[in-house]
Amino acid sequence: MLLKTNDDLDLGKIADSGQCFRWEQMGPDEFRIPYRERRLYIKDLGAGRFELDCTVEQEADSRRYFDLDEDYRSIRSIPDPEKDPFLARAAEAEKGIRILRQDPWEVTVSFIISQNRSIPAIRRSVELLCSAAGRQCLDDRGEAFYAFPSPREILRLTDRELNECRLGYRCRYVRAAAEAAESGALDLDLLTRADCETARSALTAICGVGIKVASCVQLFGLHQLNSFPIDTWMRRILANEYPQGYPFEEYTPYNGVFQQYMFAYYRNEHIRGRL
DNA sequence: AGGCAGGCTTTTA
DNA sequence: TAAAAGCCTGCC
Repeated sequence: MLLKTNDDLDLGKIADSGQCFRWEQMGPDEFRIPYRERRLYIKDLGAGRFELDCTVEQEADSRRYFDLDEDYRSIRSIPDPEKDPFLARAAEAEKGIRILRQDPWEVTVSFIISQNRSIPAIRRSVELLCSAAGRQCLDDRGEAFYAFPSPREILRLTDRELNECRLGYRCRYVRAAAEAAESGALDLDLLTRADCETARSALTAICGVGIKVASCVQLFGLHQLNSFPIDTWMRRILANEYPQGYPFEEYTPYNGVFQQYMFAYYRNEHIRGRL
């Protein structure tokens, strides 16, 4: 099955963007991506053509997952290089990043786990959690993998088993989120249709979810493209590049997309600078 | 009320 | 030893 698009889509950049933690790189331009009970193999053939390992009905799901109905090329052309050279530069350098439409529950737990940790450590914990509690599935190539566990599946783990996922003090946060989701106190399906204040207050009501994690869940899990997570990196960026203040109003309703460009750009500059 | 210090698990550099 | 896509509690 061939997936075509004229819009920005760079698998490598998305894999490095820090919004997803279970993508695996299989080759120079090929990734495999677990999504609920399935696993997608996708290869960049160049010229906006991507080879997908899936059936016709799964293609529609894939287009949705990669958010192909949104025009990122238009979004990234919004910053004026004269008025906001830093953002224009970041958007140009990091074009190809998109905001995926991932499973909101997986995003919620993943970002609770992410606090105060490096990306490799996050990936490790998420994978341990999946293998401890998730259902074992077979992909279309007959290879086994673990689906991301449901709230109920996480609650079946003992404290000891959850601890073995290397979650540290976040263990009780993950359990609190699973309890909230299982009891109905946290209804992520409902939140996908909620406004940002409603979503924020529902998410931060969970023990272990502060403003930063809630913002990430809103952006990456609820697809609220205006959500703007501020972490230690973004704090530095805003202080260094926008000492007079950042013009959020200018970029509504796409502040989250630009946050991603800036975050990736700054982090890459930082990494390059240390080589 | 809202800001701040200190603690928290584990991994990585 | 410090920092890592932070958050909670307690104190003021």
